[in-house]
Amino acid sequence: MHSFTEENYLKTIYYLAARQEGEVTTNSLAEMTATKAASVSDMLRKLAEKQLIHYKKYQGVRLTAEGERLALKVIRRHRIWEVFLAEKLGFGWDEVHEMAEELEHIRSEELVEKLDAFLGYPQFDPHGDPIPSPAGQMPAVEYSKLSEVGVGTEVQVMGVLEHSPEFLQHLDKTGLNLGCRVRVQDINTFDKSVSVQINQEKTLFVSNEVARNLLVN
Amino acid sequence: MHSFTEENYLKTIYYLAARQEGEVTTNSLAEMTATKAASVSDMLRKLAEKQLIHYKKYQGVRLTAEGERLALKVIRRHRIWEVFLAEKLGFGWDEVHEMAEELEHIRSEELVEKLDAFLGYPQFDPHGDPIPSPAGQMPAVEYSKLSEVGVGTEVQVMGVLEHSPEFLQHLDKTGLNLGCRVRVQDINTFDKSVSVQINQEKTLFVSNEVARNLLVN
DNA sequence: ATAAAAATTTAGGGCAGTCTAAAAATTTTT
DNA sequence: AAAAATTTTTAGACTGCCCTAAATTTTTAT
Ligand SMILES: [Mn+2]
Ligand SMILES: [Mn+2]
Ligand SMILES: [Mn+2]
Ligand SMILES: [Mn+2]
Repeated sequence: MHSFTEENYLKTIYYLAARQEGEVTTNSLAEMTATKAASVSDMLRKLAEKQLIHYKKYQGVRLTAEGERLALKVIRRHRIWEVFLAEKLGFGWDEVHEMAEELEHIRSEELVEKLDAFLGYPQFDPHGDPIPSPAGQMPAVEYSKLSEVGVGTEVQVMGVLEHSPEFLQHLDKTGLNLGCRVRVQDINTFDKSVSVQINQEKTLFVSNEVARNLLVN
Repeated sequence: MHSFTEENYLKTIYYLAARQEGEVTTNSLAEMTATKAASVSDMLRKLAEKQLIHYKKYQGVRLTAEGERLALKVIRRHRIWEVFLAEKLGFGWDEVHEMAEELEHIRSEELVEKLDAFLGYPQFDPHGDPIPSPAGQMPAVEYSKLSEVGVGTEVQVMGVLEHSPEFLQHLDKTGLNLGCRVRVQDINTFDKSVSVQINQEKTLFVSNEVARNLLVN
């Protein structure tokens, strides 16, 4: 139906659109897909012909309803496979993304639905990201960043904004796992780093860089 | 490392070599891969350059040690995924092959090994085919065809030679599942069809066409 | 309002894998 | 041993996706 490559572009457009206002630019797509702007332009023309994106030359790009439906299908598959890899095969949350990047393109509606059932219809992937419904709806979640939480508040770690293995391994090392309770004890006014207490036990210093990428509550 | 397409060619050469004596021909490969002889010739030149096959123009083709190692890796992945699909997700043995055809190309050594462990190190796939070892050894199995078994003998269905959904669904319908016990009651001299008793219960007439594709004992 | 800078698209080409048509080699038939 | 038939390879071309370099458009700075 649609190629591996087209699916990756649609997914990437969806992510970029979600993170900024307005149209998605050619350059941002080139950066995300690790290709050159010229290649992106080529593909955008093709996706526009197939009515998967709204595209006016030089004006950036936006998914059509059909394009978004397809993007969410790919994202659903990706996240369900990540759950499988983490829950059933015991991979770490820092390892699952790369494999899911391939598994998400396996073309069988029935496969992903049976896998979903096998996993007990999980709501979130190993990074706390919500799993779109089979019909193609992305569940709304409203989390704050840890960097925006006031002193004294106790919150729970619900997800991460940064997905790099390095960041996730850093969290593993410091014990900041998904689901752990964090009480903000102090915010350093100079560098905006925070001092937090984890699970009513040990105290930890968290850089603003890290705090900005932790979703809580 | 190696492309999707190269992996499929290597696997196909392995299967064709196993089923006949001597070198594998260009035309048989074209038929099996559903491409044209010209395309096969092209690919054979490439595989020979990469030292994955022994190839002399017009003389047919044979896997090198390295080529066979790769082919067996692909077959191992294919069969392990088939077990997963059948055992864990509940797909029928007539449904798993097509999905495994895609899953076999997912590039992660660790993934297939963890999946193998998760499945309890199965020895056979849902069609009774043996699963090559991680080191790349194909287990030897010696089964007979049901069409070659003498009258009076009781044997067990161990595998199938034909893998088409149609054949497998036919077996499902008649109750000739993997593992069931079959006693040969009579062999029709005219059309070589056999009359068998299944699991000491019902009697069934099996055409020679079917009997030739049933591996027993 | 122009000029400079940045972003984007077009032009032209490469590589993998496929095809058809034609040429060459091998095998079979006579 | 030729001729005919079959098999295989080569030639030339196409599509998908990518690239670099050049042209074009938009944005920013002067
Ligand atoms: Mn992908
Ligand atoms: Mn994820
Ligand atoms: Mn199979
Ligand atoms: Mn395959």
